[in-house]
Amino acid sequence: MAEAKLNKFAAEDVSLADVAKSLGHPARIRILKILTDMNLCMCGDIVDQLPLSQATVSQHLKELKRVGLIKGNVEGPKTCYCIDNQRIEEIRDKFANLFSKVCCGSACK
Amino acid sequence: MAEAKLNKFAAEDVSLADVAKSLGHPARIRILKILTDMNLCMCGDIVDQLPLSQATVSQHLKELKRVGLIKGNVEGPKTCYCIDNQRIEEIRDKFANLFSKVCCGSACK
DNA sequence: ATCGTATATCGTAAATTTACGATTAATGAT
DNA sequence: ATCATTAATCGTAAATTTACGATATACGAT
Repeated sequence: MAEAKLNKFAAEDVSLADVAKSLGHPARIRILKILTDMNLCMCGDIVDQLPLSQATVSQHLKELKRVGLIKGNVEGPKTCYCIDNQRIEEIRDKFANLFSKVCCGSACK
Repeated sequence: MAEAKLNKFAAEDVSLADVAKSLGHPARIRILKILTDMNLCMCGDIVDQLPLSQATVSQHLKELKRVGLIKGNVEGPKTCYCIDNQRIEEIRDKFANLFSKVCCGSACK
């Protein structure tokens, strides 16, 4: 952004927006789905399933790791990635809560 | 992005990512919360509650409207905004579904 | 008809994101 | 020790996002 005004927002809103932003790319949605289905897998397997270069996928993985949605641990020359279930549940609840108050038909016609 | 490779991803992933991205700014999270609490309110009321210029807030409102999270209808010189409940429920379900398969403790140690 | 208010849009600058080739680092195999 | 493989990081270009002042638009009031 032109100027960082994030300090003028509630920390809660900043952190939820941060997670939402990290979900804001189809490659990262796809990675989450792959990891959910496979339970855990090598970086290379993920690269194979995406229409992006290894460098770009690595960048997306880094972003998902940054917000804590996934974990990765190095196993020799390979890296094994998986969903961080505890964190995902936390985030699931935050989104559910954001949407929860909505219920009874919209106010606008 | 440098090149638009979005066509190489599933439409479903692209559209969920699109919504996530629209939630990826604290001002827009805040706007949703304000509209949820107030049920419906004038554009000006929202501007007053955000540390951003009128032009910038208008831009954020436009983005939320684009993905369908909110509706706005013009009433004379004013515009009245509100949550689009039906759409929000739809989106709530999509996120819930994305996170739902996750449940039983992460695979990585 | 003119004026004031409310909001959208335009133009634009700065920051950030996305993508990729090239390089580096780290390990296992020979 | 050398080589092949895997993945992270660097450097960088292009696209997008964010922000705001200025302007345009649309309406109600006078």
